[in-house]
Amino acid sequence: MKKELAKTYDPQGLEERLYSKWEEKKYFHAEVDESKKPFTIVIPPPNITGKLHMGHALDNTMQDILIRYKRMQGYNALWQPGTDHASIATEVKIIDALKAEGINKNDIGREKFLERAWEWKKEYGGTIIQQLKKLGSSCDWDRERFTMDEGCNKAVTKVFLKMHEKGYIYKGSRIVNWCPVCKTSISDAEVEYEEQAGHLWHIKYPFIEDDGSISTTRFIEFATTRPETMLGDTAVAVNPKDDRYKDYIGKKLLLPIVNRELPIVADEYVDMEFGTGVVKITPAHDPNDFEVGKRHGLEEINILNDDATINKNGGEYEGLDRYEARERIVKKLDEMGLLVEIEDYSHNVGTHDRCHTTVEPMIKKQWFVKMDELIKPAVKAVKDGEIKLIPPRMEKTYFNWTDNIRDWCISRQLWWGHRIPAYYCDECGEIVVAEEAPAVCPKCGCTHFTQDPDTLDTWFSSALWPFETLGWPEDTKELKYFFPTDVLVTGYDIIFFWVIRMIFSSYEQMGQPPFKTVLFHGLVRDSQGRKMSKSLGNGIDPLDIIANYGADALRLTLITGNAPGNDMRFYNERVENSRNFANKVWNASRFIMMNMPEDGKSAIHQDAPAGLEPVDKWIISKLNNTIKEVTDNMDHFELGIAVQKVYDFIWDEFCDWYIEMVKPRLYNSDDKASHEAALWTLQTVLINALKLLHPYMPFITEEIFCTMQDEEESIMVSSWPVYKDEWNFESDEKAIEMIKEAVRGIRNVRTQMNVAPSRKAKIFVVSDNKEVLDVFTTGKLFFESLAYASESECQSDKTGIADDAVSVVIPQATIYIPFAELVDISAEIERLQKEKARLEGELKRSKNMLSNEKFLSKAPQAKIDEEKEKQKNYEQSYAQIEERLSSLTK
RNA sequence: GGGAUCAUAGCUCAGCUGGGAGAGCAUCUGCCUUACAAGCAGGGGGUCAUAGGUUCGAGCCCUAUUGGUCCCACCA
Repeated sequence: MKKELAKTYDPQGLEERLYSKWEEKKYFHAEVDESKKPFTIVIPPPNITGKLHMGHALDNTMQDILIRYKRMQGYNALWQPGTDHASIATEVKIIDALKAEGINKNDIGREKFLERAWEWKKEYGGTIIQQLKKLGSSCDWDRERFTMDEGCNKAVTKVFLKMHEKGYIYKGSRIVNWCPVCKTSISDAEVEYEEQAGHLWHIKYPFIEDDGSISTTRFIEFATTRPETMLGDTAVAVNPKDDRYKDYIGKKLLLPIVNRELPIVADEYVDMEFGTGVVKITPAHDPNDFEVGKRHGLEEINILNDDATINKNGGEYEGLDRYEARERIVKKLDEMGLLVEIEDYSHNVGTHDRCHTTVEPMIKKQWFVKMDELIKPAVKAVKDGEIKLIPPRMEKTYFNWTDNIRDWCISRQLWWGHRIPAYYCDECGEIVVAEEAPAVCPKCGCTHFTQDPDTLDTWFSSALWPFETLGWPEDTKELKYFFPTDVLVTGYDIIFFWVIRMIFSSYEQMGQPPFKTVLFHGLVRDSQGRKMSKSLGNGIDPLDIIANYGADALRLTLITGNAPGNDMRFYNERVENSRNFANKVWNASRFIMMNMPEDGKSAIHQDAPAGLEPVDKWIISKLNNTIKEVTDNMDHFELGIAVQKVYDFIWDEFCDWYIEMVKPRLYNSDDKASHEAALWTLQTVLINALKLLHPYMPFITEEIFCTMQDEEESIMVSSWPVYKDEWNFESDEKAIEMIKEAVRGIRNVRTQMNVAPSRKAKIFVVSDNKEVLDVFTTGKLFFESLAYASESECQSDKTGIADDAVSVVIPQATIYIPFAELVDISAEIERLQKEKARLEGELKRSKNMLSNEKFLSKAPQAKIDEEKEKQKNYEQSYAQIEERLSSLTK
């Protein structure tokens, strides 16, 4: 019994069913197999807090395309999946959940908190994985990993210990970015600068005269955007080259309110041009001032608590919020006559990228990774091309970061994450970095230790992702076989957070790159080009799109017309077009299957029948070229271009021309050889086209592939089409293109003359070239039907053709359609004259080129020949038109 | 302040190493032709931001200018 496709294309009905089948059959699973070449992609692990958004959809579609493509090419393709614990994002979620119950995280303590977090992870952490499956992602789910699973924990500890031993990880007091809401330090990369309207407060501090008295007349003036930090001022700085202040260097000022004595120091850091050329120095709350303070041995006075309220060093302001303190201090200074001016001022303020709280630079004891040495191999790898970035311009962004690298603050004052493997002796404070708490203190011999309460930056573990997921630090066969991975697919927005850190970590731990190529994509924006965001409410849920149009349509939309690294806009009209294409593929397949013999089994698996006609060879040849080009584009990661070519081939060439051309042969089974040749070609081309399309639209291609062949065997494990020399039919291609041109010309004039399709006319093809006439004779059957002809006649001259026939000129022939009463001779003349003028223009251009000696001497021969060929065609057409005109105007 | 990137049809975007400008949507005309109206056939619409330059030849390479987007740094 012949299987049939459902009458209408319904993605919901088939996608889930097929995905289950793939999973059951273990098609996604890859085992080490030395007889095959590996191809590995490691997924950018989505956060366990995540919900699938368009960015994920794009990212994972691209990876799935590459993996499916390589799998079909015979590679042992592994797409290694997993999720990220997302320390701060998850911790915030848990805190919120607790808050709803009226619980503070400190109330329940670390242990209970972590229990809650693990429960949460168990319940929701897999959500995004289920969503990725809806998209069709062919990840090896048997190998799913988590950044806080046992193996990853081991990897993290090992790396920490190793790097600590080598001196790459150190603990130090540094200025860090402090988030007063999350109450943790954050890395530089997590700080987002926002332009904010603020003020510049111009303030003056009085001099302390040599006799120790406070001057009432001599002041030094400067400006600040954060007046409250004056509580922590320990100096005022000027530029040593600044003549205005030369004599003041070394003098003393009085810090009002606090009544602290401040030295005036000279430091190159001060810009003489800005403001008054004087800067107040607050070493504990400004990174630059911190450096100045170090150079001049200034005291560092921390004035803030962890929640950004003023601490005991702030005297009467203790306990006030930073902004409230600011107001009060300004007011007080004003009362004291020390406030000179308040200027409106717009400046960049650092905020936490998670909660958008204004970060406060603070001195904290934190763990850092020393970057200067580690970064070197990572720079070299990209410079030498060992790691390729696509598009190449991303290299500039990459080097911009590596050239200005700063030490990486890796400790976070959070509970959810990898706890830092450092232990402090309760007695003497000795720090021991080890896998476990030591039994005895190496310094004082006591036995009580407390582990560092901090956890590591989320990116510390994700930096190890490409090798820890393959089993490192164990020496697994997977690691040997699948590592280094081949391609990393990710957004350019994550290059600093993740890509660079994976690269230097891999060189440090593995001595190898983590991947050979990084394929970047851009952001998916809304129809107006805005970032999709929760607060704007303009996000489009990929799951809604899948529900309405199908995952295939979503995937196609995300890839079409998108170049690497470029942002794209997403809107429903584009998805509709993708869905329409899916429908087209569906119906064309249905049509082909309707015409298949009853016994179901098709001719697909047989060799080409002997009776292939020029049309068949034409489409086979077109397919062959498409295979070649698409493969080439995919090898160069030009996914958007590749899929466009498949789309055009299927819709424009195969559906709109070939299927129409073979219909007469299908409906007539008298000529068995011809009938079978047509069927064979239809099926062969369709199957191959489906294969080319499969990486992009896995579901629909699978459904058709299996139904048509009445087989369970999946298209995803079928072989990728290859270009074959014996499928190259150049002369047939030319012949059919000529017929197409004639058909287009005929349809065109018919439309212009408003001739109804039902009105058939006889057509004469006139040419003095026998081969040309043969082409039209051979293609008679479909030519007549496509050109709405009642019959056609091929002849070498105009014998028997009415003078008032409409004519269509193609380079090697003139086609006459005698419409008798329908033809308006004057309109026909006008039409021909227009065509003549166009040809004159072309001829002129062509002649200019070919008479240009420099062109002839410098251009490649192929180009010159091509141009000569064109000129010949123009000349022929021109002559034919002239002849037509002269006979009409006679 | 440094850097990147973009400017192509009414809209959104492709255009790979330079060799006569493309798609989708929108629009206009005609078609319910037995795979598909989620369709078919045909049409209109672009001095490829501006000004120079290199070249036989520039949307593509170089320089400058204008306008937009983004990244980095952060000057108090």
